[in-house]
Amino acid sequence: MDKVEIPRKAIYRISIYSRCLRRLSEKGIETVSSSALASAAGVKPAQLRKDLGYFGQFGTRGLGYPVEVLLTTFREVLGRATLQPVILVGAGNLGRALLRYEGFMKEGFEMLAAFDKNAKNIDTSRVPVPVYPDKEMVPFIQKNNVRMAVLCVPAEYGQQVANTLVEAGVQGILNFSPTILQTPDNVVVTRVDLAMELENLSFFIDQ
Amino acid sequence: MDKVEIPRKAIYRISIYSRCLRRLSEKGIETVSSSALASAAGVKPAQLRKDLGYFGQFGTRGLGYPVEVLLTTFREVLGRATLQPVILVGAGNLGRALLRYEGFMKEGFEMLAAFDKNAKNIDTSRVPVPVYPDKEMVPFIQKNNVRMAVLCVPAEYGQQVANTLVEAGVQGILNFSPTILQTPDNVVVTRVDLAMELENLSFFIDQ
DNA sequence: CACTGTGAAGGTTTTCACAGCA
DNA sequence: TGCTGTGAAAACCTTCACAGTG
Repeated sequence: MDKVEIPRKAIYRISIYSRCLRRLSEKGIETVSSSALASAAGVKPAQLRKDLGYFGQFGTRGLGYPVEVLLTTFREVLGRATLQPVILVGAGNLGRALLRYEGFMKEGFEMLAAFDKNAKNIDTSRVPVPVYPDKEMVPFIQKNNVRMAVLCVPAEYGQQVANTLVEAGVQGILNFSPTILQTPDNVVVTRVDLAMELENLSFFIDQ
Repeated sequence: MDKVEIPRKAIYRISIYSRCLRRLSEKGIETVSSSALASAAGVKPAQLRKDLGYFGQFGTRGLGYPVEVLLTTFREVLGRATLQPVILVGAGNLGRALLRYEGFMKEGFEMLAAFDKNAKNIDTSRVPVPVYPDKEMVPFIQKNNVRMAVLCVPAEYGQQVANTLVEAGVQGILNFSPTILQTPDNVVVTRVDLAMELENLSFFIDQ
């Protein structure tokens, strides 16, 4: 029972490696060395090898790693061997933009539907999924076994909606609302806060 | 010359503390203890105290911290005592959504303009800033002393546009393009990759 | 010979624990 | 007494350096 904990940050890097590998795969490249892949991903070769080490031994000494094998492994690691269903809550400006953003679909998640307090009055042009009133959210989650949600509601509703999501069975929340959510330990929340990212940049700039 | 390096992550937390303090300030609360503020921000009290310690001594033992003093200090720390000018490059779906998103403005950044390869054919309804063709970008940056840019161009143009930005004098890039940018050491890049965040969540979810 | 796999070293960040002060 | 400020300890993560191997 090897319970060597995998660093949280390593998981992020696995996503990056996946991207790079996909590009290599498209070009028909079959083998890649740790130094080549690392430099494409913007990390040190040793780091890449360590990261791979958490999941097994994939390389051939003197040669490198087989691109396809790594890709398959990573897909499994990232829980994306099968399409993950996702919903979005809060179809305001930001929410709708995310729905329209092809990036989600492309990367193998299935955005099933969006929910909004005010579903009827929403401009759904070029939004590729249905937008339902929030009342229908809980039954929908349960029926479709949804485990992940993207939260784009205004700050004042963030916690309340998060509670509802968690009760309905959601285990992962990508939180675009500028609130700190209090959730049980078994629920994972990732915050994406645009203003905060700017503030942070601003700190590291001279003058 | 106290060269105690401030952890990068501490700066993120300072942004969070600022948010919480602003709310306290609006409620007319004048003093807050480390444990109260920490729990609002979702961190441990000791962590908060350490973070504050990087910037000085603000508290009164037995009492807590003065809300307004902390707020002013943080504003200075985050380089937001004055309004920071920002531009956005790439006014596609995501770019336009970010432009429309009031969050940026509210938080004290000044989004001056957007630039796009194809500025003429862009739907600028409800976009509150002008969208110019990319040719005008470099002179604009220099004239307005722009130091920060939000990058929303497709992956294949990311590096090229970043190079142009850096040459023109930009020192901080908030990168929404799914590319790893290679930039000089004095330039700070923060990546926000929506698909990656979802993948990451997906890993931490059971089953 | 070129590259992987990995223990050990080094660095950074978080947490503890308690002295010190209003 | 209640809370801050902070060294020291612990946890965590990265990098080094080299043995091992196709």
